[in-house]
Amino acid sequence: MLDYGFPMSLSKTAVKGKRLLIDAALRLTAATRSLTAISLRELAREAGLNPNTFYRHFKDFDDLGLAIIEGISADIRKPLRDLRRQAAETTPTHPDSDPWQINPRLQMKLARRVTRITVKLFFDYVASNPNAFILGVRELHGSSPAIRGALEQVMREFSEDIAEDIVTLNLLPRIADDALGELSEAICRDMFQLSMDCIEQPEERASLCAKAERLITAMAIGQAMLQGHGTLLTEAMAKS
Amino acid sequence: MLDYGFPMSLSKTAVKGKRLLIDAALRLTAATRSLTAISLRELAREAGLNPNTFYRHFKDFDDLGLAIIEGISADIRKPLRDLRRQAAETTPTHPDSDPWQINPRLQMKLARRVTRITVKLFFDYVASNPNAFILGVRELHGSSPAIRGALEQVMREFSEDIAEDIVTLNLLPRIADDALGELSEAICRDMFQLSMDCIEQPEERASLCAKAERLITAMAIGQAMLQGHGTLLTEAMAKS
DNA sequence: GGCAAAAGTATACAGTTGTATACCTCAATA
DNA sequence: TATTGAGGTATACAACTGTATACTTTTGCC
Repeated sequence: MLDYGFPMSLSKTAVKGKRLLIDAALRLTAATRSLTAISLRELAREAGLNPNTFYRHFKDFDDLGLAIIEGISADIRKPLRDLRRQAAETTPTHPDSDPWQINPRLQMKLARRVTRITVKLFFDYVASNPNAFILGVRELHGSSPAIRGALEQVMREFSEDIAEDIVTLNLLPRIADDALGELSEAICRDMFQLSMDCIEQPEERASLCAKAERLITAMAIGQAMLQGHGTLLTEAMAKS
Repeated sequence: MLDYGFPMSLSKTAVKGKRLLIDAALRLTAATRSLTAISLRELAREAGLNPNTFYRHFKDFDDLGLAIIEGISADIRKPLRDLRRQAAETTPTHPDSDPWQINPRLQMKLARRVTRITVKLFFDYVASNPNAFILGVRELHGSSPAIRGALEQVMREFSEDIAEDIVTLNLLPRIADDALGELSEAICRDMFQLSMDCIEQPEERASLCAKAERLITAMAIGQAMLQGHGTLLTEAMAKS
């Protein structure tokens, strides 16, 4: 679950209000409106607090939104980072030579496995924090420039993590930096969009994972094709 | 520009209020909030009307949102349909044989041209109706189920149009229906997302078109690769 | 244990909201 | 031409809003 970095165990009521307000905001945005459509009194009511208590913790609604996003951002990168490290350990590294040139079919298989695991981990995380993702996707093109900016940075960081994974784990033959950037950006964008489907139809999660996997694979292979890896990829994908 | 199907010329004041309200709503949502965050009085003020006049035209805010979406939907499909007809006329048709088997490099060139023209047309339309697209993308994952449903249908229709284009204009070698559906859905999703970038940075429209083009091409080629068209595509993309 | 700061509450007030009721205006049509 | 109904307005009211001021409780710390 989300951890906003507050020392919950130190005291019984310390900064509990902050958390109450954040949780109330997530509940209200998920069930009904956008952040800007929530009234301060309504939020306080949902949190079981006096309206004025809000000001003890936040300057305004933007401030609240930023606090929420900060929590998500820190929280989503960690498990994916761990996964990357784990994947890197079980993946044989060829420091000097390009493994795609040596054994394209094996490398394709490895890449697909990493994709599958990453996608599953991501959607698992989405499923355990649905409200945060609803708020995120909703406010990404929302009304507050401050919040939009913060979310754009989260997406940028996420996208950069993807790009780094592709390179360090050799998920693709070498492609230009521009192409890599556009690819990871597109993957990131589509994953966040698909997270909404994941929340709306939780029972379809398995098939959604498969779909996302195919989509990502197609985008990656397509970009590699555009970079002139046609024969290599054809060999990598040939049936035994 | 948008045409909501009202006979403007029949009388001086007939149903003008409806249009005033719709335009005011677009102005307010684009500049500031989501639909649900707008108050009825604020909307009436922006439209220069009495608050109660709203009820003469709409049951509630959902009703207003649906009216707006209906206008967009009808309006966006037509130019793309025209473009398709035009492209079909200038494209040589091979009724019996698969042109990809006959001349893959030519067919790839044709497909890229259609993509380029379609992308440009789409972003031109976005640029001339920015507010409608902002509202659309914002409410796609917004609070009102009715509006969300309507927008999902718009996206579905748009996606089906794309799929039909791919088939009738032979933009890709034959692929399975599932793959075709997922591909056109992803293209549709990404185009709408990129439309926000187009609005936020109008000066970057040219480079955004190029980026969208590359993205679509990569997704399409990737899907075709997954369907086993490796050697065909490698030949199609080989440098002369 | 005492104390200052932080967290939370109570009351108050002016401005805004949705909407009900009643009234006005005018264009179409019978 | 009389009527009728749609589009638009005026006024009113209770409910709710953000926030200012002043108060109480809880907490961490010396």
